[in-house]
Amino acid sequence: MSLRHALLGLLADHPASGYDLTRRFEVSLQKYAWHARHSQIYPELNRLAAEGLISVVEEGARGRRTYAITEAGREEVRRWLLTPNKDAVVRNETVLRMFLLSTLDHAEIRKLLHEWIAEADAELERVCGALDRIEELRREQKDRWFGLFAAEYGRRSFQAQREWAEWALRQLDEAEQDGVERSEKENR
Amino acid sequence: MSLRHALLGLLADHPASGYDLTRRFEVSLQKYAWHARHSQIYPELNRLAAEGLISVVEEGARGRRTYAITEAGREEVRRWLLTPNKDAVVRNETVLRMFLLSTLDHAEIRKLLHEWIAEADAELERVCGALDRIEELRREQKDRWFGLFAAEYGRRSFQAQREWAEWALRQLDEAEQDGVERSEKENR
DNA sequence: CGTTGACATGTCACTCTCAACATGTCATTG
DNA sequence: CAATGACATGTTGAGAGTGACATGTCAACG
Repeated sequence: MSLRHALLGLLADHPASGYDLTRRFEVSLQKYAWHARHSQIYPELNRLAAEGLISVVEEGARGRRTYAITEAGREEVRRWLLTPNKDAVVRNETVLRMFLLSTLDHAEIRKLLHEWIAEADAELERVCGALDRIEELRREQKDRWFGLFAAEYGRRSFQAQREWAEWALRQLDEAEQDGVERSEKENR
Repeated sequence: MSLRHALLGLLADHPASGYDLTRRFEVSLQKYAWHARHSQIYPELNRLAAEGLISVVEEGARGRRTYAITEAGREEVRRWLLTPNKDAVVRNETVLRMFLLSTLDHAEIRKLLHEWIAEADAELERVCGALDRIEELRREQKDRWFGLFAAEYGRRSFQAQREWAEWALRQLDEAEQDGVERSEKENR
């Protein structure tokens, strides 16, 4: 049950509504940590509130409810973080595609690799923007690490993805160069 | 429904039984691409066989059934790979922990970072072993890419994870050094 | 020849997750 | 003042995924 810990963790940084949390999933967690939709988030918030791990601290317009983490909630996050899961769940559709890439032919592989490079570039831009904003915040508050670790991890991941795709393209180039040389030899 | 494509993809490399596939999930896909248990794999294989995407090519001892991918199955994998999913599912419990890391105190953060470095080292060793074995195979068969792309991706991911954790430790060092200097100034 | 452990497949009840449907509020703008 | 679109929360049926239980085979070893 990681969803509840993702929610508790976000609320540990600062209070937010279900709507805010859905946004934060979309812009930050979604792409490389944890994917969740509002239809899952709202019921889970209600459960967390019922269990006393979070509480409503403000009711605003349009039925908006702002939640804050409680002391019990903080303890739960702490407990979860300090209890490492030997076989943590990993599901990443993009990486799965990378895994199965070689079942395609060279032209198709190249096409996908170029798409991934473009995607990595787009994500890198996004993450670097986030890093700048976090850097800004940290001028005021030196010990505010929230977001920084995660964003830097994202940056390095997408950087690695990009470099991997470029490496794979070079591998294909070399293999094709090899092929050409061999057939030239045969034609002599 | 990525599980079926993971299975089809593995069978596209070479035929295997449910037991073999469970093993291959455990040793290769599990850690960075896709997580699945045998209780999910066996029923899915039966469904795939019923749909004609795979077929039993051998029945061995202990009820062992070896499956091979069919032409229809190959087409399905191809179709899936070439239809990129705009918002691909990503769930990674370890990365989620990294995201929420800053809710802990410095000593605890350091502890987790050291654990992740050790874990990354262990995975790196495993992946490098796999890469050596793949390299061996490729001496014979130059155009056999299966596994190579994936293993290299894994290697780069765990390398990035390790470097990130070291970076994070340095950040903490610097922050603490800063703190010490500031309190020394105050004491003058 | 009995025990152990890897090999091998399966089921089931339960929880998690998703896509689609549903409902309404408030601010802006033409 | 009507339309539009972002804000905001919810439900539900279906499918995905899990842990535990279940069952049996075969090879090796003492």
